[in-house]
Amino acid sequence: MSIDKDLKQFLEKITAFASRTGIAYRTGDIYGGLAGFWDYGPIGVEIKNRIKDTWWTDFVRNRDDIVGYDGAIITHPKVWEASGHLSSFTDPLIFCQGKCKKKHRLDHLLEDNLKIHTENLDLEGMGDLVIKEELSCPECGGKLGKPITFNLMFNTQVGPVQDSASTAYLRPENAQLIFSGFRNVIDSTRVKMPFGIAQSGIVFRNEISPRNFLFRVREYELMEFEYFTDPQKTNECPVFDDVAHNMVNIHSRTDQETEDAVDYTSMTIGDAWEKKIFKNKWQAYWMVISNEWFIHKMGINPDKLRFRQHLESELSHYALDTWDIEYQYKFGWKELMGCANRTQYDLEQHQKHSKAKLQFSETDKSGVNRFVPYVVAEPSVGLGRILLTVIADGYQEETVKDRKRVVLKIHPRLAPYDVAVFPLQKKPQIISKAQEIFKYLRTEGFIVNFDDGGSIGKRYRRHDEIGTPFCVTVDFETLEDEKITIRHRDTMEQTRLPIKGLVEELKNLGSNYLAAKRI
RNA sequence: GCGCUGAUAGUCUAGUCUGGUAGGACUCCAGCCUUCCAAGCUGGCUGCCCGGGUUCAAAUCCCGGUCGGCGCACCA
Repeated sequence: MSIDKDLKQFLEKITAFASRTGIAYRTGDIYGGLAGFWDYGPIGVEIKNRIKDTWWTDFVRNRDDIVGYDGAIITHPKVWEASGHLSSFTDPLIFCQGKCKKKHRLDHLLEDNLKIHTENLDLEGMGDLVIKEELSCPECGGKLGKPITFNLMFNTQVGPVQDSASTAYLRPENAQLIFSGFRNVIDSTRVKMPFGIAQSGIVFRNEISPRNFLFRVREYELMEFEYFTDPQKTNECPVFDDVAHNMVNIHSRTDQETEDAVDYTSMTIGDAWEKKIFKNKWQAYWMVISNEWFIHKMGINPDKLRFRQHLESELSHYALDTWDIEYQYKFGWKELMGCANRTQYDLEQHQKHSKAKLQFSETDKSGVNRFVPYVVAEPSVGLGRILLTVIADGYQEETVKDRKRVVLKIHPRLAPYDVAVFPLQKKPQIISKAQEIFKYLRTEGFIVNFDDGGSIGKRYRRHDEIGTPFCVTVDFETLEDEKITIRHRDTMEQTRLPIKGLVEELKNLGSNYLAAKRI
């Protein structure tokens, strides 16, 4: 009961906090908002771009084995036919008009009641059968209404003539762009197995009920990559040894099927592999790499992250095995990232539908080796979900001198400003000196904010709230000794140091942040 | 999509039962004062989710919708 209340308060608090500080607002707010769609404000867009930049840098630019891709949002309709999304995204439904008002899968209803196959029936045909056979609601016996199709993909019309031939879909995932563009990538670049193709981009899913602020939305940016191997070598992962000693939190299938099971068990990924908890070594490897990235680059509390394996029953139509990295939100453990083993399913589907050869060839001593590459891992994560997690994890309320201090303890590399510069007093000499330092830090590549509004304490609090890790204050002594005061967001500590050493100091403080946080 | 529940300024909230010109706190802006942690004083901006109905009169009552929260369902 009180948990529900806390939960509600926390979610609404974070939503209000995000709106108040310029992180995110409801879209079309003045018209009452649109469910499942959000706008990012001046502070939010900075944090979001930094998360995205960090991801792209770490998973594309700084890796020798992953290349980038950026596919079209409105995608060739055949792509979704081949991928299976058109059929698995579209369900025929029928609603009970009696007491219970429940909706039922129309195809399942007919199959169960009439013992027939429905593959060759269209919606109308199925609806006619319901009337002809006088079927009623299996739940309450009530009358059934008109059948409808429910499609989770948004569609639109390409060109001025609107008919079924011009229907195209807004992509519900980036992966299919990578698969359908795979031939072009291997023909135009010199990638070698194993390798990945990464994409960050907006996807659209017409979710039934968007919930929980940025968590479940209808339009969001998905950052994901497909990692391909030779299907004969899916477990040859030489880099696994580099991470074998890393600790991870495992929530196994057995745990999920056991009542009162613990949230997770900590072990090294090497042990988890030995215990055969994972089916694929590369998948285990990418899970650890991703987990480390969330901890060290996103600054997320490691104790609130765990690996959860999907149950057989919840696997997607294309997946052999899927693992989620879950975060312990106030509303429960929920998926932050998903990592599916998609096998050769997608490339084979596209090969079948397009008649294009989606094979990779390698030559070695024994000759030419040709194969349809195997996707061992697809780490896929929503940018907005990371932003929400970073904020929820970093949001702190402290009491300082009997007053509430709200501070966003996020990784300095994700903060909307690297540093803020304040003149202690509104005296012209101090202001111009502060301006000078402000401009200097900008030319040095920092994202800097200048603030001379209100009292000094108010300025510190304002920047605490949006996560600015460091504030630099210029006072009357600065004019004489060329020293400033640097103030730390997390501890409120202040140190005085020469302007000359400021750039170096700020760089060190930023990179040492997590080491300091752990002590 | 169904059920329950709610919506008053940027934020928190009083007023709704019992219809009669919407009040406070914080924030924000300007000025004064102060000058290293949301200090003080003065002034100011901004609000009854939207659309109908009832009524002399609607934030308040009724109907429809939108948006939020929770549960169910859904979850490639």
